[in-house]
Amino acid sequence: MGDEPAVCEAARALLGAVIVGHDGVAARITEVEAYDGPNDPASHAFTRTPRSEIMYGPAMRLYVYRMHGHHCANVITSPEGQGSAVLLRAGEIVDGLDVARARRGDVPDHRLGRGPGNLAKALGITIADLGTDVTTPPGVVVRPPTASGSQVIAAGPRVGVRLAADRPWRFWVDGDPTVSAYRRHPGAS
DNA sequence: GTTTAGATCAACT
DNA sequence: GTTGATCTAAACG
Repeated sequence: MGDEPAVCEAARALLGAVIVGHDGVAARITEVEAYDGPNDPASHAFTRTPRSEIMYGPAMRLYVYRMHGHHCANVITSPEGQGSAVLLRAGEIVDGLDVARARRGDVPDHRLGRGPGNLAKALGITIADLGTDVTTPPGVVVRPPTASGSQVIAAGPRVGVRLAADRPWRFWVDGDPTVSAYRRHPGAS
């Protein structure tokens, strides 16, 4: 190794962490994707806009964006000025199951937090959480992995991106039922 | 289990 | 006007 951006390490470090959302809902993170700011054509931070400006701020804050009518949650992982972030793609709901189900509807457990939009919805994360510091309450909090190390981490191409679709910067807990199936962007070459 | 198509909203050029 | 880090349902194997 050696030519892998630091954001990939940060992404792997987030696997197995527990994110605490609103109203007692918590999820163990099982799938993430790394976005390396200005060095990554697929990143929103590749072109600096008012929207992505938050990613150039301090680390361990939330970057929430809305697209296609859904919310997606990211954690800034790089120091100020770098613009790197990790997208939370999927998680296993470990607390507040009833609340999560009320928000997502009557679906199987493994589907409650499968996919970025679904995970954010289950946790109750919205634009209002943009910029939240996840290391301190109140609001959304991310708790580092407890005593893991036994989980097998797999890597592969990212889902749904058109540019740089071949970069293996998607990481997930191997064998976990909450991880979504790979899906290529319709227009990716 | 997989693949395909369509919906749908905000932000960017 | 076009794009996009999506989702769901329907069709298929």
